[in-house]
Amino acid sequence: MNFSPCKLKPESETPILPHDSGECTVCPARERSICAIFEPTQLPELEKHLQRVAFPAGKVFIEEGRAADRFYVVTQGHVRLFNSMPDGRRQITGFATASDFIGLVSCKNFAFSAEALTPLRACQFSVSEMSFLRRHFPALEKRLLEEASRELVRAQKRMLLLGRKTASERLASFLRERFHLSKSALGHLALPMTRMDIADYLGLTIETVSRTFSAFQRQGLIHIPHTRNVLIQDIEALSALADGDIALKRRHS
Amino acid sequence: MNFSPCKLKPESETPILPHDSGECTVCPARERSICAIFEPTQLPELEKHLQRVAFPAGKVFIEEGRAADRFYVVTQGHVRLFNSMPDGRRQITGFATASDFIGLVSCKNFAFSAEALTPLRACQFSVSEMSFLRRHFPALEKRLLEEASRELVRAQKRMLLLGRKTASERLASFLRERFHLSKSALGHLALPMTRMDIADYLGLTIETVSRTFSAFQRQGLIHIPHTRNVLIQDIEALSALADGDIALKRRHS
DNA sequence: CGGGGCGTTGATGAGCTTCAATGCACGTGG
DNA sequence: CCACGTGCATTGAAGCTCATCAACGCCCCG
Repeated sequence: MNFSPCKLKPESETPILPHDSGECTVCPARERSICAIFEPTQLPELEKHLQRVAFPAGKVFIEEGRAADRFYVVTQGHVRLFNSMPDGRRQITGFATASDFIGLVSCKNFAFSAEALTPLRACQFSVSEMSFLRRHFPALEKRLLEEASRELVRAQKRMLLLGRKTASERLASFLRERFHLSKSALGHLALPMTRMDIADYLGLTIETVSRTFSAFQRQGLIHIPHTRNVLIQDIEALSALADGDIALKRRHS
Repeated sequence: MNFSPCKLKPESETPILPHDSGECTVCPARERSICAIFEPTQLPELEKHLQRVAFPAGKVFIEEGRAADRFYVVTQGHVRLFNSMPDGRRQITGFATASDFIGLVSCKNFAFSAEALTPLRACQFSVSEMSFLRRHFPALEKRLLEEASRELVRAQKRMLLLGRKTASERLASFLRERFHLSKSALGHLALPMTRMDIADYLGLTIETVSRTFSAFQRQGLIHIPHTRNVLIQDIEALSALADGDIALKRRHS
C-alpha cells in the first residue's frame, strides 16, 4: 500500500472563504455539518443567527476562564480542546471535527480552551441568540441534551483510561477510537495531530507514545509509513488490548 | 476538637420508609432534594410519576451495559458511580448524594455502574414517563441540560487530574472538593467512602492514598482523628497544591 | 479470644518520565 | 543546488514516582 504523507502545513492568516467546499448534497450551499444538526426546514431561519468564521492552524479561539458568550459548530478542520495548569501541564479532553459542537456547555465562563489544529471553518452562534434559538427551535434543547449525554459517556470512558490503563492500553484505545471515527474498513488513518497532542490526550509523554507506536509496529499490529499516517493491521488485537482483555507484554527488538 | 467516629455500618435489607426524615422546610412531607430540582407548583403532579425506593449499603442498583429504563434522584445517602475493566480495575467517576441525578444520560444502555455507599433513599423515575414529564414540565429539559453541563465541566477537571496531576495534587484536589461540598467553614469532613474508594476515584492505590494522607498530616495540612474524619487545617496550602501552584516535595519523618 | 475488614507502614521493583542525543523531513537562503 | 536551521519524531540511559508485595495494627463483632 502506498500513502502520500498527509500535508498539514499551516495556512496563512488570510481567512478561508465560506461556501467553497464542505457542502451538503441534500441542500447545496449549506455545510453538511449544519444539516446534520438542524432540521432542513429550520435552515433558512437559522441562517440569520449564525456567523461563519475561519481560523488559521494554531489559533486559540476559546480561552479557559473567558466569558462564554458564544459557541461553535465546526464545519471543516480539526480542533483540540484542553485544560491546563499554571506550570504548563496540559490535558487534551477531546478533539473536535466537522459537525461537532464546541462550547455548548451552559456556563458563564468557558471551562476549557480550544485551538485550531488545522485551518478551521465554523459557524459561530452568540449565546444571547441562543435563548432565542431555544424558544424557536424546541427540538434544539433535546438535541443539545443528547450531545451532552454522548460527551458525558465519552468522558467516563476517558476517566477509566486516564486513571487505570497502561500506556499500551491507552494508545490501543486511541487507535481504536480513530479507527471507528474514520469509518473506513481499510484501517488507513490520517492523524491530524502531533505526537505531543496524542501524549497530552492520553496522559503520557511524547517519548512513551513514540516508543509504544514503535512497539505496536514491531508486533505487527500497525504499520507506520509516515508519522501522521497509520495503517491498522490487527484491529481485533488492538481492541482486545484497549479493553485490557489481554496482558500484552512489551518485547524489545 | 472532639469527633465521634462516623458510623456507617450497613443496614439490614428492610427498606427504609419514605417520609421519615430529609424533609423540606418549605414544603413539609417532601424531600429537600426534590424541591431543589422542580418548582414547588409542579410537585403534586410530579408525585404521581415517581417511585420512592431504598437500597442497603453495598447494593449495586445500576449495572453498566443494562438497559437504561430508569433514572434516580438521590434523597438521602451516598453513591459511587464507576466504570470497570474485565480484570477488575475500577475507576470511580463520581460520588453522588442528596439532590443529585443519577442516570439522566439519554442513552439506551447505562454506561456506568452505581452502588450504594451507605443506606440509600431515592426517587426513581421510569424513562417511559420521562418523555411525558418533558412535555409537561418544559423547564425540565433546560434543567437537565444544566445538570449535564455541570457534570461535563467536572469531568474535564477530573481528566486533568487523572492525566496530569501527581498523587499529592490529586489528594489535595479531592480534599478541597470535599471541603467545598461540606459548606462548613470549620473544615471538618466526614468522608462517607473508604480509602479504596478514594484510590479508585483518584487513579491511585490505597497504599499511596494512605501514605499521602499521613504526609499531609505530618506537614500540618490536615488532622486525622479517625480514618473517616478529616480536619482541614490549611485549606489555602491544600488549594495551592491542588492547582500545582507549588511544588511541595515529600519529606519523610 | 479469635477473625475479618480496613488502614498504615516498609521494602522492593516496574513503568513511565526525564534528560540527552540523533534522525528525518522540509523550507530557506547563499 | 546544497548547506543549514528548525520542528517533530525516535531511541537510549538514568532516575523517580507510584505500584506491588508483605507485615502489622486497629477496631469491631461474634
